Amino acid sequence: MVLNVNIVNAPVPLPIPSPPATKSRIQIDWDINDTKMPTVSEFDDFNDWANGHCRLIYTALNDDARKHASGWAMRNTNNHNVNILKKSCLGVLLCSAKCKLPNGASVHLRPAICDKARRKQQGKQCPNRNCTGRLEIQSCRGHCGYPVTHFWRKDGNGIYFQAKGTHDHPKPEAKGSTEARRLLAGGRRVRSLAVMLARDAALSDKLSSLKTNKRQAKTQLNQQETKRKRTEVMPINQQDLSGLYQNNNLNSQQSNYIATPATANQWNNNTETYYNQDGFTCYNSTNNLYGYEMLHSPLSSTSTSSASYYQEILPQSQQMQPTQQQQQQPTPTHYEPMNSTTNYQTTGMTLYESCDDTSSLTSSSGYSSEDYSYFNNYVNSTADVTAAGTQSATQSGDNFFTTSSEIFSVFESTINNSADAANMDLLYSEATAYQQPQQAYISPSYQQEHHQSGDFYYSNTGVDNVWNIQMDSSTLYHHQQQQQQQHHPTSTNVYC
DNA sequence: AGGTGCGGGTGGT
DNA sequence: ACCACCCGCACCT
Repeated sequence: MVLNVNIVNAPVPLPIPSPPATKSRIQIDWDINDTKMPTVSEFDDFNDWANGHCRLIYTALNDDARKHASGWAMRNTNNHNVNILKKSCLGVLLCSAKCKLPNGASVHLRPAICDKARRKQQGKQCPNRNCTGRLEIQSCRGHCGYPVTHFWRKDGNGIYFQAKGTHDHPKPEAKGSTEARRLLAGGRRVRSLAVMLARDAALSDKLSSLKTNKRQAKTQLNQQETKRKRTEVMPINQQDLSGLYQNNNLNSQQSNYIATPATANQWNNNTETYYNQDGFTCYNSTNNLYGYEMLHSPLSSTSTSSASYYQEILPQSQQMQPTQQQQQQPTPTHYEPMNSTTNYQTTGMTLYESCDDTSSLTSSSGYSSEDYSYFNNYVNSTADVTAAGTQSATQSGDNFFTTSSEIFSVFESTINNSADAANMDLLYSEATAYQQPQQAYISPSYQQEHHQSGDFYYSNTGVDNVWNIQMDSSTLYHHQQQQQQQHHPTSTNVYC
């Protein structure tokens, strides 16, 4: 499918950001490497699926934050800095045959963090019983060709989280799912992957839900406590609550800072910052517009935070397209290491990624061998930078867009009861959530319009900000282009 | 068995 | 100097 939509005069309403899952986080200009970390009076809710350049500040009482948890498969990376824990993304395990279910859903397993275990994963037969493919890793190259990195830093009562890069691959399955399957099935190829994964996903979802409820309760308590103590918050108590970090003296003097829209800044001083009605700050600039918008996974019960994400908009020429990649993409036999200058041209990297810290991107030292060897289906050294070439190499379209409306039909042959069917929904709606990055910015009128046309369903239950979405992927693309073009019809810059 | 964090080390820029 | 990455180790679940 080639998109060639005339969007100049398209009567598309201005995208209106959907309300954040929680009330807007304060926007503070800080960096993980700052000498002084800002002191805040409120903390972010934990976000398992932080994506895009973002910074979050968690309370040191948050267990997930203390564990440096993430939905993404993040491995520890030695940055020789005992104060800052750095992790890099391992990507996702996909089927080499790209076995697709009728609804377009794909296998998206979680890479093992342990190198040895990950090597064992690769090359294994696809767990889909009807598929002869092999599992292979799609490396994360969401940070200008390098894996997305997460940084964690404990300071005072806060745990500071900063992410760099936007994942260019589907979400792996939830961590709990992998663990549950390992325990239940011993990693063997189960007779019914569908039911197995679904049950795991259901278990994970249940755990996640419970965890979320616990978090919410904690958050409410914390917020109540915060409100009560608001006048006495600064300076914060600097006792080390967790002892996670060996050295807390680096920032022995924290800056007292309560951010308000009047005082908040974005990282890039050359950009414009706007606040919507909810105080949700989005990155928006007339000069730096590349990237897709940060996704709040509407169907993920754990994606509730809404802090300081950039809103980065794809120009028309860099739209991803949903269907043609698999059919057209050759299978290169090698992977060519790239540098920061040529990477997006030669490999179709995430063109729209904002790499503000280019100094971190200069390394050309090798990936692990497995990363190379299992990346070949997604790298084409001759890929052009046309819309088709871009999407094919960067977003692996079929992995990014599935049609959730067909979820129940996917495993009909293996679904024996309604509970399994519901579990299917849990599993694949999770993947679909990531794969539809624009949905949070579809205006109400737009929703209504396409609801009537029968190809788009979008609703918010109003309870815990749970979004229910079903849509036709072609429609999604069409409107992504319209919206983005309306926002920035002449944008051509790439900063990476 | 695998996840996690630490830290020495290597090679590239 | 900084970065990405490899590897081994210890500890934990």
